Amino acid sequence: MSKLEPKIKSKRWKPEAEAELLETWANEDTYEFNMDSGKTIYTVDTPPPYLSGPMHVGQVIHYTQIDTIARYRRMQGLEVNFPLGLDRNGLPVEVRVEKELGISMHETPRKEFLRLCKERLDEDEKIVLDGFKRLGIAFNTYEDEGSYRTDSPRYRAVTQSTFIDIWNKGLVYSDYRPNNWCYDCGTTIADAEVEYAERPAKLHYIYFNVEGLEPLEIATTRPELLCACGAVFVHPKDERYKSYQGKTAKVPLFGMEVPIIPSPTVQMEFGTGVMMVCSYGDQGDIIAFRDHALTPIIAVSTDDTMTKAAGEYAGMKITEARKKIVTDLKEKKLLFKQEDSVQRVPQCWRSCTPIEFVAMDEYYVKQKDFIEQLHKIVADTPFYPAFHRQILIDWLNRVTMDWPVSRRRFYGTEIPIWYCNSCEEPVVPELTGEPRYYQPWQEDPPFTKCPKCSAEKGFRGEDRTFDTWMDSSISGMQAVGYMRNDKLFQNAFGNVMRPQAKDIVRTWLYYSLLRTLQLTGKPAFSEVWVSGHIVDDKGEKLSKSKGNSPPPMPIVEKHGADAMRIYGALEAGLGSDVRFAEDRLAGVSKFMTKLYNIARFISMFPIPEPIPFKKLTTVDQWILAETNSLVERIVPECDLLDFHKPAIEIRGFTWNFFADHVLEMIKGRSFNTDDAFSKDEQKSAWFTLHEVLKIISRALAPITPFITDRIYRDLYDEKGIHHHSYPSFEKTWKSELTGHTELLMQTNSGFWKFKRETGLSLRQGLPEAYISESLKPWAKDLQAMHGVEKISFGKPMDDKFVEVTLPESEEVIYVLPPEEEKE
RNA sequence: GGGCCGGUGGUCUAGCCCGGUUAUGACGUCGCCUUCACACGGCGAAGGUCUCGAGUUCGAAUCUCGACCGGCCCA
Repeated sequence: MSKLEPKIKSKRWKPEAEAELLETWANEDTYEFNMDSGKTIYTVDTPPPYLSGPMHVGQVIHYTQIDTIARYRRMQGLEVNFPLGLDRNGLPVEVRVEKELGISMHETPRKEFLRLCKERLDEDEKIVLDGFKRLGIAFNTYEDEGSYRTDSPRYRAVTQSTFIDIWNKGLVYSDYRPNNWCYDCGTTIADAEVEYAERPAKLHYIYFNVEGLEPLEIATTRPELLCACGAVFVHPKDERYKSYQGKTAKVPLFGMEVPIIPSPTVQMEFGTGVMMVCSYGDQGDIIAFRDHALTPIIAVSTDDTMTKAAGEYAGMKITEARKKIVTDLKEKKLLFKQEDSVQRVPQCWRSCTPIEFVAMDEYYVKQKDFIEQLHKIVADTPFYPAFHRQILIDWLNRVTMDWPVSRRRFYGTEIPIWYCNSCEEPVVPELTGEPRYYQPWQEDPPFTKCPKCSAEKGFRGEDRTFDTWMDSSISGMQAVGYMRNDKLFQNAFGNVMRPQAKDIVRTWLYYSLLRTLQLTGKPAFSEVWVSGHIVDDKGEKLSKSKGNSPPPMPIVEKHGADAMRIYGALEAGLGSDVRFAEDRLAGVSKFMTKLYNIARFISMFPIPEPIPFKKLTTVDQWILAETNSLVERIVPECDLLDFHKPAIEIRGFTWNFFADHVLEMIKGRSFNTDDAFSKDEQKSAWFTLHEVLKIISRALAPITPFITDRIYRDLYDEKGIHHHSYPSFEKTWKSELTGHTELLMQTNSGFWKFKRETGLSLRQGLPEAYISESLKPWAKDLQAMHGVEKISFGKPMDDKFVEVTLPESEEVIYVLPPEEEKE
């Protein structure tokens, strides 16, 4: 036989090889979505990344994980609808444009400001798209057609139409009530957008005089709210203040008398155990005013200054007013102590500015009425992993107010309402035909008459926009053609998978379920996959501001997208955090080289015509049976959208079993240099090697799409691997030999150990050896593998044999050392 | 204050649900080996009181309770 040359030439799997494949892929339509294929449509509701500059390592890994799911489902024969989506609405771009260009939104013409934001987003978008492509994210297409952007007229038209729909259903109302107000963003925000941070704060101890009794000592961090004080609370069980209950206290500096009310909400241990209740220091104050029917006094206004209720402090910035009031209190000897403390401050999740509770007129979407139904939906929807369902349940349990959806910002979907100047009636457009995009701030109303007072002119457009969750919460609906493509919607809605990270469960996931329920009465998702965070080597969340987030693309270039992708699968279990460390990534990338060289080795041998399982040698049947059992183990895990264990299993099988034992063992038979084996036995080996390589490649294809595609194109199918189906369990691939696999591997170690300890090279032949009887079927291959001239079973009578104990086993083998050894 | 998750050799991880050999594998370290796929390799070695305490049990990394630590979320 002529010398066997590997078809695969390179000894290394290089990231540049991935770039080559990307060009090939760009000219193919492997991932195109065909709604008429007749296959079951499986929609992946891609988290549309918010465009805020380059991606970080966390996002990179996150999207490759989602892509792995999409690819897996596609290989299972589903018609995968995996659209590219980009979230472009909202505050951050506005804030960035303001900062970078040194302009203010409210002082820039609206049209101009929107143009600047859009330009900024278009730039960021290119970077993100390039990143996605490089990582091999298999969206159906990267073309505009088939992708969506939340700020496109088409998307916004649907957002507005869904709003008009729930408006018509009576689920929207306007109300004047205290709300979370962010000064930095200049807008109301929802509870879900509030996060809490620890900040140092001064605790001021102030006297409130009470007629006939000693003054009450009150500790507060917000003395500037004294002018809005509505009551003083003490705990009903607090003996110290029993005699004060029912009396009134005099608010220092401002002089009004406020009731002293017993309330169990007071923490007796905090400060002096007396609490002042002002409109509004926090959520608790709002509830206190409501429950005790106190009249709120608006102390702070929307521009961060004190209102006229603050008397001589009116017009001052809140922080200035606080200082001045503290000084004045000290002067009047009404403040007797100050101490440092740490406070949990509510702040805006986007700008990290502490929020204030300010009363404004805003639109609200009813959500409290839906909580019960949502509980049921959440209980019935499969969560992967199941334990992350709890995050959502906890959130449902604490929703107490409806959802404020109007925002005083520009770069968002406009609220489609016009107001009649004559009767103040808010009027929404009619819902007919194709969804239309409205810009009320610069457009005439699409109607001619006020439905209430019949006025025919004099309408003014609403100038506020929606909370961005109003539009991103229908991304899944958009993906299945809601309001745009009835046929697609009929076929695809109901089988939508939501992948996302755990930090936006209470926002994106919650609002998506709520909105879909309100619009269709049905659950939004057929399954929900919730991942952990990508954290740094210290376990802290990656963030640009902390400086613990290295730019990801150079890392991808260095180690390869496949290495990055399998790293994300190998490093952490389903739903847990991934600690990112580049040296570990480098370690993982070695597996790519290993796999490539396994393929390179196998590529030396011809691919024989298919051989029926029963016609293979018993050893080859055993190899396929072991491979089959790998498939049996991993498929159920993949179906739970968990690729962590499968990745570990496949790597372990490929490297520590297939390469180290199987390849070494049937190498001899595959080369068959001295014709020790029959042609059929040799062909059986060739067939088996290629068969296992194909199965391993397809099992890895969703995780490492590049290298596996290269292997398939070079060896098996020029159209690539991604048209093929995922390996499935073969009922007939069984072998009685699998019970001895462990012993076989230990026996191999025994030979290696013997040769090493006696200073023999691994190629060195041995005259004779005794091994376990149960390894008889492997005898011939073992002979070739270890170069043993004669293999016997059981125990030799001759004492020239050396007994070798097998590692991790009671078993032994007996080896006769070569003659030369004794000279 | 509450919830969720986690705590296994220097690092990461499997095993834990369903208690039972000498606790899995990888990275890193060390030693030997350039053997016709791979030195980004092969073969080995060292390295663990499975966070701590108590309980259940013949037997606990595994079950129960408590504590401590870390992370995230919420009040």
